[in-house]
Amino acid sequence: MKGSEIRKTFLDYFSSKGHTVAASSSLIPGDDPTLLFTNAGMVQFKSVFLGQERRPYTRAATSQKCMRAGGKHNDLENVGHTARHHTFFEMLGNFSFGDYFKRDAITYAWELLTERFRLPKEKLWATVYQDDDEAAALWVELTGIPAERVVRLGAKDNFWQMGDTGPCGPCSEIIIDQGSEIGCGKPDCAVGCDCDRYLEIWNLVFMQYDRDKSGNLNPLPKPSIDTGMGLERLAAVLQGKHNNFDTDLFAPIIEGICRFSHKAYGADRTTDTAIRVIADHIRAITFLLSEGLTPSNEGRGYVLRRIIRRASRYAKFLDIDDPVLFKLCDSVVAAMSDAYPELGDETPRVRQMLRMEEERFNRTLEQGLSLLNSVIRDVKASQGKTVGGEELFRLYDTYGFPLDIARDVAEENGLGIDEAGFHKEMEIQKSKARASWVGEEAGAAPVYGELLREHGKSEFCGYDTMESGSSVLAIVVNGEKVDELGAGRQGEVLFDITPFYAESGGQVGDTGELSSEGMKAEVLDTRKPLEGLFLHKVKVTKGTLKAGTTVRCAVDRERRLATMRNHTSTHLLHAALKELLGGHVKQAGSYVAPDTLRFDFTHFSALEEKTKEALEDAVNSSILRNIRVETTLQETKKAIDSGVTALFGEKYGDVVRVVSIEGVSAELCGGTHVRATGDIGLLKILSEGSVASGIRRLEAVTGKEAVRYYREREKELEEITGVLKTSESPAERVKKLVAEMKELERELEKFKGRSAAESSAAIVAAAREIGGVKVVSHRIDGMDPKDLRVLADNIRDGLGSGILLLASVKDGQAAMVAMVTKDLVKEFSAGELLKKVAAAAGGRGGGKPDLAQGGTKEIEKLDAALESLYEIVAHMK
RNA sequence: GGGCGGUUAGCUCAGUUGGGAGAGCACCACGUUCGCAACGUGGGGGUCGAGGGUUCGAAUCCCUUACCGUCCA
Repeated sequence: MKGSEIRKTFLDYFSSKGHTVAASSSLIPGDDPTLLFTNAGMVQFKSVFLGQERRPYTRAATSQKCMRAGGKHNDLENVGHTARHHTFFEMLGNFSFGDYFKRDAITYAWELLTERFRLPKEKLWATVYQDDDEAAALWVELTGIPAERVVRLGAKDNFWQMGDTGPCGPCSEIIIDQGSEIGCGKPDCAVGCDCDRYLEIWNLVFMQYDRDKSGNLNPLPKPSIDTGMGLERLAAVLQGKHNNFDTDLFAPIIEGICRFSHKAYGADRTTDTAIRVIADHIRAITFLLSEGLTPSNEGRGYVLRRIIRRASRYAKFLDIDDPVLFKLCDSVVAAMSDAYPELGDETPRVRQMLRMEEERFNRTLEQGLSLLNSVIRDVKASQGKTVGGEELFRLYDTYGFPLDIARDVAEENGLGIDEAGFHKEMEIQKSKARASWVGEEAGAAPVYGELLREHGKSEFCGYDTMESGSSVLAIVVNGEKVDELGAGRQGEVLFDITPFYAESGGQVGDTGELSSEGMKAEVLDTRKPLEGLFLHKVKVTKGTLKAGTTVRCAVDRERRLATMRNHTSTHLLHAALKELLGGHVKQAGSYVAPDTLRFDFTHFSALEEKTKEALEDAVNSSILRNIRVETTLQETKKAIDSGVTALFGEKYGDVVRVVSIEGVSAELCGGTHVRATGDIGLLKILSEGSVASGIRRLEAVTGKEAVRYYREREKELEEITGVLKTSESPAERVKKLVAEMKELERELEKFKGRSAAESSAAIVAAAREIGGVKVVSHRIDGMDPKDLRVLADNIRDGLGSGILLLASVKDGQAAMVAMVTKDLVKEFSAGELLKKVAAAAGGRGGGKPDLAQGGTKEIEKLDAALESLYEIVAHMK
């Protein structure tokens, strides 16, 4: 059975059992910063299990894209070397949200495996949690499986939990015995052994408890089911393969790799490993890039970068030195775009980004290679036999040069490497990073959860009004609830209803004022530490703010209106960018404040000047048309199906707010907007630049800020015109002035040279002869150090052979230059002479034997110091 | 979040106890040539990432900061 048929059979089966087939969610869980990537089918249902979110169905089935690389489940290093590990894989799962439980879960799983997939019953085993008598009995009762093939295992294998607290429960795995010829062959090999003989194919989680802070297990009112079965693994079993990479899911990809590398799969163990690594990684890379992730040096982007570099490294092992991965991603798209149509749309961008990253890596390698070669030269020069661990680690740490390549290069030069030393350095670095991480989680977070449970979500009335009368539900200071807040003090305030917009979607939080009889307070910022929990950072200026009282809330109107102009403008910009640059443009972040707006988007290259102008024109023409901005509430699925712009990785509830500008833009957005585009007035783009590779940032101003910007520029121009006293264009005038200045500078240099030559003659003539050496010490004021040097050059040439010292007072400070002609540098050092003279003048100086510079601030001592040179030279003679 | 490395001419980079801002390529002019390449001579081009400090003097040392690279989390 082909992989695509397995996927379809699974989903069709559960659909026939009343399950809603949900689409795979993004690999990038946008709302969960604790999770690097979606690593299981239940991730998109997490908040449903926790009871925070409702869905219109109680049973669901998915084929979910998953990543396991980085974070807790890090299989990266194993991939390619084993038959089962993947970075990217697909997880088939069925879910019950308080609907059916153990009985149906077991029945479905058994029926699907044995009747649809026709796995031999006699080879199937089941494991249950050691205390789960219920499940053990159900297996025997429902499937007829002999009791001795139901194995009880401990918490490590068969008890599942999401975190230290929260929903959890026992789980049960279905295992297939692949026969004694597969696996470790040890006499004690049994279910639970790590080898491949007893292969786990499906894990059923029975979510039935809620673990509280003290570790007690409290029964959930509505127990749920969460199951997961790896598609690649099941395909291997059903296709009679003992390695996931030998299934039809990977065949076209491996074929592509063989074509580019001119290597045959199955011919050699080491090249096979390389081929599998690339096959696995290119799937992960293609999916991650297509979801809008860009390689970077931290977080998720860093994991992506490492996967790309690892794949690139293995491609080089197959003797492919030029970028090749970007070509291979086509085979992934061809193999997978039926199940994941979004892949096809993104192909051009994916190819381009991947190619850029491969080229970047090649540059890194070149740089590292030249450094390594110089290290190897040193080692050889000192008769060493190995490249030191510290050096290797520096190469790896600072320049990203992989250890295995360093090893190869060292071996080519007949040297070994100190791998233990390398790992020791690595451990030092790791413990340092961990040490600095401690103390991060010590926030005041618990109180927020408590407030939300106690008071529920705040009502936001700020879409329609900027004022309200609200009850003060709670006041928090430093993570503790307090009853009141006196004048001069700051705290966070929770209301039942609020007109203040809390920072979200890039739009900054509102500020404003609170007032009641005898009390006034400033609202400094508004934020939402948890969804629905609006907290107002306030400073009481008069009287006392008390919990339980009613206050009048007033948003700073001007500030909010300016923010609204900017927010609506980002939508116009987004739409115009898509129109002008193409569909690959995706929002990658935004910042909407009253005075400015920033909009980040995915694009490969800088915008041309004329593109920026076209962009401004497009937005401003939408503004001139004064189109109504309408907000409606729609069902999420309907809205997205109708083509409304949604952001990658964002998770939306069932009902979403759609902000539409007729004929221009429609976006999911929770922000506040102007009533019609004409309210914006004017938009001016201030700058465009790069934020990260593949991401560009636009900064712009609107409304009054835009007017202010133009006015300032105008004033500046007027000022320039005034200073230039010209009626012609200031730019032309300035060009002329600059040209004239250059000419004058040139003439001045010439003149200085000539006058230096003239005055040098007089100074040369004043040279005294001391012991057969011509010595000159002279003061000539008003020259800067550079001119002094030119003069000294002249005098030196005039002397032919001798010692000279010049000093010049300018701006209350004396500069000195000493020179000794080449024929005398063995006897006299300009540096030494100048040090003595400068010291005599209360200053300092130094330099080379033939040239030295110095100075002093004590001008009154200068003449005597200059005179002392003759004595110093006489003394040395 | 924590390290380490980098930022100097349009490009690639050198710059050694702090003491003349440089090379190669590219560009312009002239020469050589039937012409081109090559070559020769001359020339233009620099806020040494930014800000502060130390110093008679900072590309160079110290602090802050921005950006790029890289590793760890």
